[in-house]
Amino acid sequence: MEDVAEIAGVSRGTVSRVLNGANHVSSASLEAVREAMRQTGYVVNESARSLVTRRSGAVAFVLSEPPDRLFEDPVLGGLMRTCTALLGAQGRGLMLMLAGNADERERVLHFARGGHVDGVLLVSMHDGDPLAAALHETGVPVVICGRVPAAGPLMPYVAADDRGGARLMTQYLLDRGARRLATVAGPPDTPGGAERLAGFRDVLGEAVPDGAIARAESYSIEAGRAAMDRLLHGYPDLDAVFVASDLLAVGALQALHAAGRSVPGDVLVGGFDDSAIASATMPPLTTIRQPLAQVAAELVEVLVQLIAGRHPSSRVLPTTLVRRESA
Amino acid sequence: MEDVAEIAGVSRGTVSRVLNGANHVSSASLEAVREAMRQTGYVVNESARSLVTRRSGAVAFVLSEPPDRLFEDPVLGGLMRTCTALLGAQGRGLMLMLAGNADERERVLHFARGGHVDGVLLVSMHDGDPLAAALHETGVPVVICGRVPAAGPLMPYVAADDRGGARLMTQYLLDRGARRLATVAGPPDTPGGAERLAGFRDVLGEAVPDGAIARAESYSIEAGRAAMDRLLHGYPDLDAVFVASDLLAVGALQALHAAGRSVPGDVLVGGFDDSAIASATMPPLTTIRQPLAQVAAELVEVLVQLIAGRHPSSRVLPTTLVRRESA
DNA sequence: CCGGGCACCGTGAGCGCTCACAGTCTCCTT
DNA sequence: AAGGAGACTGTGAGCGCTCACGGTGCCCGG
Repeated sequence: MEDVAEIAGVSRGTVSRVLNGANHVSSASLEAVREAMRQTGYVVNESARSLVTRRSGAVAFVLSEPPDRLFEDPVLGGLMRTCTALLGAQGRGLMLMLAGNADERERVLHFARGGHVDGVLLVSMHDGDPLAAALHETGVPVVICGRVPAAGPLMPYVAADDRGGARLMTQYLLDRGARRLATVAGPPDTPGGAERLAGFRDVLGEAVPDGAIARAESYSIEAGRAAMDRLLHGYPDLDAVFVASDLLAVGALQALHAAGRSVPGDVLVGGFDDSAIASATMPPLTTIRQPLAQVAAELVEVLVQLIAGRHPSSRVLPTTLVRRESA
Repeated sequence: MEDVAEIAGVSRGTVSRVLNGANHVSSASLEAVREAMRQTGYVVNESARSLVTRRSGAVAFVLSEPPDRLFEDPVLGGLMRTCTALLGAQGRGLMLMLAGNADERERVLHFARGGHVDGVLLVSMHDGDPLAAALHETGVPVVICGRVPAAGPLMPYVAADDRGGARLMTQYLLDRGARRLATVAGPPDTPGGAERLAGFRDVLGEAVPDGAIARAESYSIEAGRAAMDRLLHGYPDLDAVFVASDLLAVGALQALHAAGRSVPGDVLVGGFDDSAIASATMPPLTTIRQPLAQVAAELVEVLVQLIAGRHPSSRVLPTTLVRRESA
């Protein structure tokens, strides 16, 4: 930097000024500095800068999930991708961190406290995530993607409208002529488990027989198959099923096929997520699309606002129905 | 840090020593420092440390891919996840960066030159990636995942044995009684396009009719369907098809189904990747598994060696056949 | 013609750490 | 008993930047 200053015939201070806002710099020396930087191939040392500004320019993307399920789900990948692109456009970096076990969680906390990151995007699918509260205590800006913990400090979150999407799908199945609806719900401590089931009930009210609700153990194909089998047992004359995720729906489709029920002839099947897998099934899955790109955009916007010291509000984004062939 | 030193009754130097290796520190003052750190809740300032050590502790994970295909493929997600975990265990962070367009590539280069990262994991699926050479010029350690560019400077790479896997599958189809084999190959500038086709030819030699090879335009379900349709036209009596990726195979399965051919009754279908989708298809896909966890492990090992100033060699890891129902 | 305001610029201090060096103290060897 | 080898410790310098401050010089109004 001193070299650049010398070549440009100015001082460190002026170089610093053009590096940042570049206000109060004459166009002559601005050009000179630019040229000198070009000549020398100068690049700022971010560490030195961070040391004094106490900002790192990086954001942590924390995946608070058990490792197995983690990337099965293309939804996460897409979210991460869009966040990276958006953050990158602002000159910010995205640091990927896992928080699947105590060690990893400790590392995340350490990172946040150490000021390595200016903020945290916490992708948490489970209620009452202990990391959320702990992170909040560090004082680092945090925005949660998914569901905000019911108890604990309130922090801004961004989520797709799970409940509304479930209502949409349930109503659609009704409109398509289904009369005996069932559902495969996700684990109860996840938004997919609680909210989507709630949406289903919103539409159907008390008219849901006991056997018409099956809980999947996890979000896997196998769990979907098992849950569907239980449904076929407990509610044999069902004519439509709303499945709380596409992955589960794949399993449900398999179980239905094995039981000799045709889709959508005998049974209508609706999924949720619109993941890549949805168009690959046979028949292709009618499902609910989460506005992933918009979730990502809101996520970074809220976080950036938080970092800037503002107090943005939480956001819930509308979901839409994608009609394919399974319903 | 000065505070910690004071409370512990030692000097900055000693605190620094316990922070790093902690050699040549008496157990008395070691304990005192530890206790003082606990009391004050001290955490090191990495920026200050990086400023003097010229190491950042972070590694860039660069995705040199057009954005659309990016996360369709769960393979990438798994790779990233494992790398993150492995790197994290060493106290290193993983910075995700995209390099899908010129702007993004420039950002990556800037990052590397600026010393923000100690090394780069470049996930490049295309030959002759300009980023590889440019990155190499910055002097930052780089290891490539996938295929090393044919021309250009040689840099270490880690890859799964595509060609061997293709041979494995082709031989397997032969062993299962197939006599008229065809293949859906990927785009020629990708390892999936070149190497896997080469493996297919290794086994079959010159005995492959013209109509038995179809090139998919990209790695999408649609492209797979289109390629399969061409095959059915150009080589109607085929009894087995080796498809260069699972995603393509999903499309092929659909085309076969539409043409009234049963799988595996009329036609055996073999995929490649063993991605999550492979067990979701109907019938479940017999495919080639890439040793993802091991690729990730080797990737970080090679990079860490490179960072330490060693000169590790490139690695090609064996693939295995996963037998399901499609063949 | 002079003084105040403004745009621009240079300078010093200091961010929090590490590293090399020099010092002290202990203990062992001869 | 003296000397040397270690083990341990304190100190100063300096990493490359930003920020606040105090200068210049210029223009304009009184």
